[in-house]
Amino acid sequence: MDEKPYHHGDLKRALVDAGIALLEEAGPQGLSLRAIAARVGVSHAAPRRHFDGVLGLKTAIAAEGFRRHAAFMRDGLPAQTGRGDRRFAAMIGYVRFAQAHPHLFTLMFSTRDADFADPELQRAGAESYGVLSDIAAGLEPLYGDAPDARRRAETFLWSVVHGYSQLALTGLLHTDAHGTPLHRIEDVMPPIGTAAGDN
Amino acid sequence: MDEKPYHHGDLKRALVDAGIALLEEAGPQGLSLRAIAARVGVSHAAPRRHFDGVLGLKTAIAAEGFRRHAAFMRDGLPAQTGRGDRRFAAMIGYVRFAQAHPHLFTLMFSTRDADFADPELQRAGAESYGVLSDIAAGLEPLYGDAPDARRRAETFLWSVVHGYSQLALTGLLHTDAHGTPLHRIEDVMPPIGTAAGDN
DNA sequence: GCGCCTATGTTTCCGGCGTCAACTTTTTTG
DNA sequence: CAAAAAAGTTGACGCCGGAAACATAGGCGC
Repeated sequence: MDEKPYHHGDLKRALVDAGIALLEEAGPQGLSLRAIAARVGVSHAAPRRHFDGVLGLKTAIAAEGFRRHAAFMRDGLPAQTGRGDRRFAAMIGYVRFAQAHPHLFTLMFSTRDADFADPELQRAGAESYGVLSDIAAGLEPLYGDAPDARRRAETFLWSVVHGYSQLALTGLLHTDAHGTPLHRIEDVMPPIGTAAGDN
Repeated sequence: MDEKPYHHGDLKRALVDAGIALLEEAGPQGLSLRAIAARVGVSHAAPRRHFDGVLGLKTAIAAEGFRRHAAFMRDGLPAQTGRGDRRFAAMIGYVRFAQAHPHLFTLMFSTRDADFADPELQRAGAESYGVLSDIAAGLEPLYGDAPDARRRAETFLWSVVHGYSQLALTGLLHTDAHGTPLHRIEDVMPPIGTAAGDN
């Protein structure tokens, strides 16, 4: 009992969890405030005591998504050794999360569903960004003496991996008969940073 | 009068145009079937004669978006000369379009709003993809003798430019006080394909 | 030029949605 | 143990997308 709500026990967390479950089952169309409340067994007006409208609830869902996203990438890392390997591992983790939880991933980056000014969401997002930032360090030399080389490397890496993920989710990449992209992210990354002596 | 509908004149096109205008004015939340119909001065049930529900109408809007997107990139091209220059010009065009029409751009890649199985949308999307494909040709040698080198280059380039655009729109990149990204797309692209003898 | 036919648009109704105000129940607190 | 505050319920509102029934207006056969 971290927090101690009076009636339900922990309605706030229950609503977020139910929201994520409902999102994966029914997709974004099925994710209504009323449906989430019903799944928890509570009236449709109850969430208002804990969240600022449906936007607040979805924002909390997005934040939880970023936490899981960061954990997902981190868990895929340690088995790998070389620096280039680590980089690929985290990138692959980013893409895999998107493919495993397409609706959640989409929600996490939707300004329509989430309020990116929310402090909790920003904290969770930063947690996720931190993992990418770490592995972007190896790309820094690519930018030579340019100012903000590290940040440029981060932005580049994030752009590739995020763009690939979204295009894959939308089904816009070349795919096989099952809808699986023909080329994985590691097949598509040109040999940079890894070619000229990396690890 | 290309087509000659009976009452309105060309309700189909009028609805799409009104939808885009409304989208830019009121954002995705304001883009309802009823609001679009009202703007054209028609009842909310009229669009159903021309589109398969609100999804069909939004799909048509997305298709028109892709056509404008392709034209936007093409128009930015001819002034440039070198091959690396051409590449940057198209990439910058991609990003600029997203920044100039954020809601339309978002809609164009939203599986929630658009039906990507729609033939018209696929045709329009292919038009847009063609521009990127052209300029990706220069990156092909990066992939050596790998199979599908051309497609890998296309996927890579599209991923970067699309990821950057979306992250910029969402406001997740490092920005100045006005919300403008600190690093432009051409600042974050690492020196590949252009460094070792390009044009 | 008249009568049908079909394309186009309207009206009306339905259920679901998010929000709000008023009310009830439960827990805390002094 | 009583007052207050927190948590949840009920019922209403307006907007939404969809469907069915109806109205209108051009096209076409004759």
